[in-house]
Amino acid sequence: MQIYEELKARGLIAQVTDEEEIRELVNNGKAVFYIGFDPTADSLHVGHFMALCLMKRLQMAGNRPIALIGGGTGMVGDPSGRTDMRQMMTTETIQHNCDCFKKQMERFIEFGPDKAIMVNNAGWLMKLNYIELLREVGACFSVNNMLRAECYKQRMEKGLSFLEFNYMIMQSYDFYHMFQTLGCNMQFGGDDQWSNMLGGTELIRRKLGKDAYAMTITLLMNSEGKKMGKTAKGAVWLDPNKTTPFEFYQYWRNVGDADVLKCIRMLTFLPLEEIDAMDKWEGSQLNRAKEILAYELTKLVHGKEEAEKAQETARGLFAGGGSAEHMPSTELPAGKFEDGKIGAIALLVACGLCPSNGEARRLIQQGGMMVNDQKVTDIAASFDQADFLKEGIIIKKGKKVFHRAFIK
RNA sequence: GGGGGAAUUCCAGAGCGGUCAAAUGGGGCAGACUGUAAAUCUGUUGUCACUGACUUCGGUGGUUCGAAUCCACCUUCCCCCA
Repeated sequence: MQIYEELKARGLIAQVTDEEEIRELVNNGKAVFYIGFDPTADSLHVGHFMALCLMKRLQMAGNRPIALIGGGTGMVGDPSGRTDMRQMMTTETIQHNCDCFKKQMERFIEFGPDKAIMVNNAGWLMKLNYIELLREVGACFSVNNMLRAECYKQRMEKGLSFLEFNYMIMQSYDFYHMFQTLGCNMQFGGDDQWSNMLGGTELIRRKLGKDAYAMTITLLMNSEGKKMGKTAKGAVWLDPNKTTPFEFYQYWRNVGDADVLKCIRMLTFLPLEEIDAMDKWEGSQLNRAKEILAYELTKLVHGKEEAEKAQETARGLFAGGGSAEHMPSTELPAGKFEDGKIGAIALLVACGLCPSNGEARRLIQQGGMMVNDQKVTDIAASFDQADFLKEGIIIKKGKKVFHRAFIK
């Protein structure tokens, strides 16, 4: 099976400008493609991860990837799929985020001569002259068409600033620029980027009379139509300091039944035959599939060792008997103890399991706190400092949140 | 440039002088049921020293015994006309 067919079978392809041409280029390793990443945070998240996987897949098939870091476009802010304007970021934040992105990407993709290229669009966008740009590029865009674009539609009700309106032009210019300087003939991106990407192919056609191609990756949605990779606390990050490998593992271990196979197909590198075999699984058997999904992804993102630790920890906690060594933990400073004891409420707050005393109190009253497998029923309960030595104690909040607290 | 409207707790959205820590829904958290799933049901959801006190309703002042509610100014946003 060739790469294009594989991508299709995995359900990764959402929209393409010219299927025949793209298939031809990609399958023969003739594509020089780019994917842009705007530095909106100091870590990549699951959405970016999909794009990186796609890069890797295509690179393995002999194509050349360009990872574009949006140091310039980040200054503008993409309005696609948003109902409000992004917070404007300072130049320093953008620079910091770019650096973080770069480090993380290097773990997935091989960069170097004849391998993948990494560029930052700040390099050319920041130098643009307004009037020149308007005459050269602005003349090629129809405002009428732009206003019809899907990515701005949502903003028509709430308001769209001129700053953001220009985002499409910046992104189009990127493609145009790299088409000429790097021979980049294809752009990939999330499906929400479709209209921005078409802007680029259109610009190339008008300015240079040449064809360039665009393809979007299916957005990872759960069966309820919500974007995956988000939790109540925010995105699922790839940075182990922001989302620990254990939490990362747990996120995937807990996806809904209806979504497991789709995730495995889209996100892992397991052979399709193997995945098709799993397709027949149902009911509690799917738990096995979820374990595979969680393990595979953790392995890709954090390495084999971390994946095994996370799996071992999860199995231990939920099935009983395993090691608790790798679960999230907190070292309690001696100051938290009074007369060698710490109260249950204070303990929950100190570990970050509850944001306030009130919430901690409620949790205990509702029977949601366990310490070393003993339910805590009294909000006035306290624990001896000595119990926290060595392994410490294991606190369980609700059914799924485990935390170890210890002192040195 | 002219006219009109709006800003409420995580979100949406009621409240329009005291009975408001503020209806209702969503989300979150917890409990029951389960397969670490979904659905369902129940409780809970400002802070603290929690049968009590304190701080909240865009901002700043003012009226009043008393303001989320009335007035003035400011800020932001939306709509209509140009």
